[in-house]
Amino acid sequence: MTFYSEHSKVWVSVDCIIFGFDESKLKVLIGRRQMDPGRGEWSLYGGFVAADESLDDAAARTLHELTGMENVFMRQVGAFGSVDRDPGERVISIAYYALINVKDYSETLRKEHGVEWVDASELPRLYSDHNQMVAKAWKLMKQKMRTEPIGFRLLPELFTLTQLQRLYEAVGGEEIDKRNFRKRIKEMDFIEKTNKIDKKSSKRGAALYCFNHNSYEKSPDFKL
Amino acid sequence: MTFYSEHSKVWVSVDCIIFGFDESKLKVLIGRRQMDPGRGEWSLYGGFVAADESLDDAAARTLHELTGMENVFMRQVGAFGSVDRDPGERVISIAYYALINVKDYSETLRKEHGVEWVDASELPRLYSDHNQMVAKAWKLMKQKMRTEPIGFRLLPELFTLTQLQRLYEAVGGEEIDKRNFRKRIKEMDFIEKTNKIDKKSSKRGAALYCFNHNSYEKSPDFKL
DNA sequence: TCAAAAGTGTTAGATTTACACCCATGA
DNA sequence: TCATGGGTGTAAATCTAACACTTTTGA
Repeated sequence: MTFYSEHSKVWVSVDCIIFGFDESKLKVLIGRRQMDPGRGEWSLYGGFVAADESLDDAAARTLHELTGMENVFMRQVGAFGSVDRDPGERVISIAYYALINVKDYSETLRKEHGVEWVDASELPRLYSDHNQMVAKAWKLMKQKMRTEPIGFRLLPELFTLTQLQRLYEAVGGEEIDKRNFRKRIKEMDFIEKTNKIDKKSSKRGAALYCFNHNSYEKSPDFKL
Repeated sequence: MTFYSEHSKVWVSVDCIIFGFDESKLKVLIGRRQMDPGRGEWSLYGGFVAADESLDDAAARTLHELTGMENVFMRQVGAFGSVDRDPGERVISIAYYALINVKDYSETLRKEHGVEWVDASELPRLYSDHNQMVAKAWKLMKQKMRTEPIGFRLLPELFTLTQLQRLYEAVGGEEIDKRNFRKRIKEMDFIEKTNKIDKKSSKRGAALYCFNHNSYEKSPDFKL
């Protein structure tokens, strides 16, 4: 009998804010709750933390459950613990955000789980405190995206500078000057121009770039 | 019988990183653990989250328990949840940092609880993951201090510009140019010069300033 | 031939940094 | 009288922001 037992235990869950990007819009993966309480309401995807797994592991497992994806970039958003945040029982939840490339997520799997990509800026009212979670996740992600090259996780391996710019505009919520943007990109040697051309988005065709991890590790100076 | 019961519950605690400032050093309040596991090790002050209180409330209550203080500025640092972070049982902990004025904390009370102010930059090895908690708390606090006028919570009501500068130097970890610092302060009308003079720190005496909350609310432009 | 997106430099203004001396006073 | 911390301005360098036209090509 230790001092622990004087205190009460609570359920702990993780909720995932899964961000994607679709040409010009930041997206979040949400679905209709399949269980009570709150059945039918829009909600983030989440799960309970098991006794033998860390919070980070629980978040990764939950994401994997939904998407089949591994080694996804995830960061903790914070703990949400109002007493009545879950209408059923006392559950505190640790929110995590994840960045994935929409195209890497099988449409079949997505439909099976009944989740949808919704514009981050036009989210419906979500279950419990999930809107707050998204807001905080977005804010943190935006901050981190200025100083670390994590945005590439939302893009295909090869991307055009316009795509990259649209991504930063979508996340930052404001337009960016094309020439100033490209000037800054050119200074970062780890964003490499390939000899491939994207012909889908324009008649003229746009050069495709890629992010070189090794090169970044050597001189990690990122600012956008 | 709901779906909750299939899952296991865990203990949830809060740990407080209580920051203070002592003329030129950022301080953290730590003490020797009074209970097993880890009895005798240096540790942050913490407590368990009760069934009927929010995480924020638990943090405020824990801080109050130790200091008798209320309405203290506190912010969540994040959730720490490695499986074996607590050697006794599975406990996840939510860290919070608090900013207090060292002089507002009764020395008597401090000694009663057996806690001490230790230089944040020279902390000993702490129990479990508490060093990580402090590191993250410091980082977050530093960030927030650049864009929000929270530093004043660590200073007396009236302070000299040198004290303020030392505070920013201690938190930021690097020296600041006196003239540039004062130039920026002068632009912020909510940092008001009083007609009082501090004679303790110099023969000549230094003007005492105060932070005017109302004035700040009217035009909140803070950057340091 | 024209619509649509790609690509490219320069300049003015704002911000940031570096820097050194006189002042007032108590010991 | 001198040691100590208080108080003050300017100039160079850097960074940021604004801005418009030419190119390519598929329809």
